[in-house]
Amino acid sequence: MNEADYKKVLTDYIDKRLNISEEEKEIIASSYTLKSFQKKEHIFTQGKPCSIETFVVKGTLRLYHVDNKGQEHVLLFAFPEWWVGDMASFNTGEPSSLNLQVLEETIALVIDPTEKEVLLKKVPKLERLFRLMIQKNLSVLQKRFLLTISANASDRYLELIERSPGIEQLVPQHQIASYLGIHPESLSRMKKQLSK
Amino acid sequence: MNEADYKKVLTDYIDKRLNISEEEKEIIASSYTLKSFQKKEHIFTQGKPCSIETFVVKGTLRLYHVDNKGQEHVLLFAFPEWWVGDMASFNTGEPSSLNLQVLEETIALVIDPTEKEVLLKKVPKLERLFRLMIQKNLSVLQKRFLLTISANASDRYLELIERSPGIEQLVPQHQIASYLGIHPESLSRMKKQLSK
DNA sequence: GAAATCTCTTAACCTATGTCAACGAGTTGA
DNA sequence: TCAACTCGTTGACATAGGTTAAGAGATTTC
Repeated sequence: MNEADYKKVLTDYIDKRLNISEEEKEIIASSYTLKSFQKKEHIFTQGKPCSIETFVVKGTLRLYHVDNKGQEHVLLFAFPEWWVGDMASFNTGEPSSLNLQVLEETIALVIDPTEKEVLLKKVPKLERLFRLMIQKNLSVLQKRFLLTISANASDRYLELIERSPGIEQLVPQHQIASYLGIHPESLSRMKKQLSK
Repeated sequence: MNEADYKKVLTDYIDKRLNISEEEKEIIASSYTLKSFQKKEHIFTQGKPCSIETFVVKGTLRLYHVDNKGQEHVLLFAFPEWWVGDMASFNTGEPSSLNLQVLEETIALVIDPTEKEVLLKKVPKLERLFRLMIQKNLSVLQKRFLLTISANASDRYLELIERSPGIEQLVPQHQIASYLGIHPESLSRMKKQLSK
């Protein structure tokens, strides 16, 4: 696949949701920059403003936070056709509290706040797409939050593998533990219990 | 205070953020309906679509979820000048997973999805206000989520009373426990520990 | 103003998960 | 190819918070 092919993934994705003209597709394609990232690489890190919004074309990423005890907490794993970033930081310029790291070699289309503003002026109907995207993010996070406070770790684990079958092949187990909010030893013990 | 006074609270709120004309103020004021709600009353409940978006003028509310074990979890307390609703349900019509209940007699301005669409057509610059509102909600929830999974109950309690001093006078303690994600007995015990 | 309900506290005991330490099987890198 | 990591597992013990039960003030309701 070449650059045009990768950008077509994005324009197809948008076309499916908004119905855009060929001309708009070209504007969109030229507004995003194609980047590839190596395993373990950080695309942005906490403490600095996040000036990148990412559309994943290929690969696996994790978005995580390091708390003041040094403990990591995975907020989400990202796969192809996902948008990832730190919206708060991207929009306000304030320091991010998140890190975006590559788990499997990744190809993504990225944009910075200035370019995005220009793009939105040129193709205003994208406003709607991004509004829906934020809304989706909010309702996913809300569901996740409610599940986290109302279910125990093994129910959360079962929910995860039901919702994302195959995740255990894509992501190491200690990252899954971190996503669930427990320690690797606890997940290991829990799986042993469940297998009985 | 009469109806016009209450609506002025809303138009002043918006004017502070967007700079709107007198004419726009009138359109906004006439798009919202003034309602008053009694203590304990539910403004919307889970299981049914939430067709109300609320701007609180006076009073205190709690937004909560009941999980499948029957346990209640407070998502937030709302005070004057807050927007409350279930955005996902309001926008898609799908059943809400939240309940909005009055803790102290409340006066609020409400709007339904159809009226809101009309309002946004008439005053498109409100799009931006609502976008910012969602973004704010998302980043608040993200912060809350990260705190919930990285800090223990007493740190979360201390964070809450620092962020919302006086909340203990406005909201009964068992509701605060529910907000913190623990049981009332645990909060009681914890406060005893802290006071040493 | 008596009864019913709500709110908070305390205590004893229970359980899920954290913490620490050790081990073996891969995997990676020089 | 050897050394160094990384990853998952196990076991012993620690602890935060859940559970249950009881009681004492407040507050609401009739």
